[in-house]
Amino acid sequence: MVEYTGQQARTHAAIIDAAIEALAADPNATMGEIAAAAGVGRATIHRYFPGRADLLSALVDLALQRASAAHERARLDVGPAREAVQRLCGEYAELGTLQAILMAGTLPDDEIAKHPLNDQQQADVAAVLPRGHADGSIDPTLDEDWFLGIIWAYTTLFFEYLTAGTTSKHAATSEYLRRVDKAVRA
Amino acid sequence: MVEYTGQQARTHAAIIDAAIEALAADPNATMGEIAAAAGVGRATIHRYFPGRADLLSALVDLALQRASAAHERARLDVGPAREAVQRLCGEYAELGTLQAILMAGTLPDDEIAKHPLNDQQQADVAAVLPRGHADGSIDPTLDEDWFLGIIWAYTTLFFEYLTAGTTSKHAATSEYLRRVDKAVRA
DNA sequence: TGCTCATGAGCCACATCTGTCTCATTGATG
DNA sequence: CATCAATGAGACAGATGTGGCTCATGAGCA
Repeated sequence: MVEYTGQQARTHAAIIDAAIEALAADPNATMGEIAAAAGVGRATIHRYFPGRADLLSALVDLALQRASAAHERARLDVGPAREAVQRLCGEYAELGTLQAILMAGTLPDDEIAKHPLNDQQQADVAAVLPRGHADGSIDPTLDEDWFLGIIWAYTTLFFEYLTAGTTSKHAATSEYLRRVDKAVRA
Repeated sequence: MVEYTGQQARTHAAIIDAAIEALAADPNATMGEIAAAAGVGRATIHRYFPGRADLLSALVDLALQRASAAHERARLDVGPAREAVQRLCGEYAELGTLQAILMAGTLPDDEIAKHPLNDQQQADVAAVLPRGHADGSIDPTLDEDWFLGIIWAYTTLFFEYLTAGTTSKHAATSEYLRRVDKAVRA
């Protein structure tokens, strides 16, 4: 990972931010559109990201870092599983548009799987399930696929409603947490 | 709507079927790929559907027809709302790949909204919610957005797991119905 | 058998997006 | 003030997808 300073760091950040915005509005946004959104020339984008794939890859890396930090803050391996799920979703709710884009899975790119987590991160979340079965706090009829699928589906819904913007973030978050809890609790 | 007979009807159907398959595998499948999947020349597709938009539009129309039929069979306005939801999802489970594509919302097309229902159909489903609140069978804290969102999110999950193909359709369907019921019941 | 129509294959023009390059400008730094 | 790195604008070639067109072929029907 190359680090930038001063002017270049600002340009780099502007491109990343604009890419997130532009791709949220249109998953097929072109390099030109992203450049315009960033207020830079198209050539400049290619200076920082040789190809479109490099830009997308950088976004994925960033999202993985943020997800990783969220998982750490959620301390998934502590306490009753049901509460761990609530902490996890609470952290997800604090993540931004980037995670929403990747969770929606609409980006046309081979390397981007449907879920914006790497294998290790997914395993960390999945590990909560058996603990929840053992401590009796999670629905015993829930298997791993549905468990993960439900968490991501509700999170995607949350981001959609947040974007629609008819309710406050706080209200949407608490409703989101309530829905997830109802779906996964024993 | 133009009707075809004999050879042309068969070609038309082959194109529709192939488009569904191809777009399920890759939402950005080109006309050429769809033609190859249908076993016809690319020029032939343009004879039936002047442009790509016309083909997509035809798929949307077909999906709306099927959804309409499913809604009729589900008799949404009969009996307790909770049971109506179960009948509705049971019918959704019988729909095919086409509905799964549209529900996933990955098709890059302006005219295709996120939900594969027209306004009337969406209103029909939404109308179940207040009845469920009145008869006490549906979660009273559930608002319309979450109600619709949950039904579609679980249906999308169902189609995903069906496509993944690790379980029988019957098992996946009953699990799907159970999950939806848990999410929406009072 | 002979005819007709739908088709497949090929070609073309056009549009869009990508990636590379050059060059003049600008603004920060010394 | 002088220098230099970063930038914006633009031109360019290549790739890809679309839509229109022609024409020979072949399957189905009279």
